[in-house]
Amino acid sequence: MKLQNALTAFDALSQETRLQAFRLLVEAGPQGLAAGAISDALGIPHNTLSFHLTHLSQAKLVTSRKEGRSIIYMANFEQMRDLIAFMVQDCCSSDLARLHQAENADCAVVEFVDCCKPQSVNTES
Amino acid sequence: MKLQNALTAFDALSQETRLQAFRLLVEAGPQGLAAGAISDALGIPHNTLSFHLTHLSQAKLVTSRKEGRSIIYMANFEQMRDLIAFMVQDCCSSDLARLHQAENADCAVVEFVDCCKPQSVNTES
DNA sequence: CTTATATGTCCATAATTATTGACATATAAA
DNA sequence: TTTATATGTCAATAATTATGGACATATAAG
Repeated sequence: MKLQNALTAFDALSQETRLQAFRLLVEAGPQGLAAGAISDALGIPHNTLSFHLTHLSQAKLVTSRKEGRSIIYMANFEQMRDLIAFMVQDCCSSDLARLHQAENADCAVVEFVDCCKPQSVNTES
Repeated sequence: MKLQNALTAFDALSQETRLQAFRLLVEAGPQGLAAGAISDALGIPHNTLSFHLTHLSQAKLVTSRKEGRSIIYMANFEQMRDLIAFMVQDCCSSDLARLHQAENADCAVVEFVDCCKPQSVNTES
């Protein structure tokens, strides 16, 4: 993930309505939630929410599909995973966090090592 | 990490100057960087940068110490770790990502279980 | 003691982002 | 085909955030 994409993603997640909407979609899973269900749940007018969903969508954190008169939004877990990977690779010390592929190629693993000692200059092992 | 703290952290990281400053501090490690060194590196006026460093500081993503006439800023890896943990626990499907403590208590581990598409763990800047 | 350096604070302004009423479109139901 | 429902778009305004000049403070150097 490039810096600009990460900025866009952080921006999308930095607004309360958007973060709450995203969390609802995470909870809902691949099945997703209709725009109206989200605005009902959050008590946000449909047009305000539409603005925020567009924002999340442009950040590629959600996708959508049409179903009858509804538009169903779904969390995009792949983008979230890429954002986490960006944070580990570009925003963490390699002494303190590492991202690697597990032996099993279907599993990427982040390890945080000694992360609760930010002041110690030497990582003794 | 509570939702409000996560919002504050995402907000802090959603601005280009701040994200770049934070990445410089990550690179610098526990030794940190003086405010002036950061504003030189980024070509940002000292007062503008001061505003952004205060922002990062309020989000607890950086700490600072005084050294002579300089103020040295350091990345707070613990907060970054907590933010990543929040993203995994509250913004990811448990099918796709899990956070757990390793046997060694100094090591927290995130596993991304990638059922569909294996992720490439390359470093693209 | 005086001057230069490093950095922060204040404030006005610029820039960006969020909100919502009014209207548009598309689909389903009556 | 008429009406209700779900959702999006537009535009004006409100709210928030970023910028940088002017000034303040604190430390070091001469």
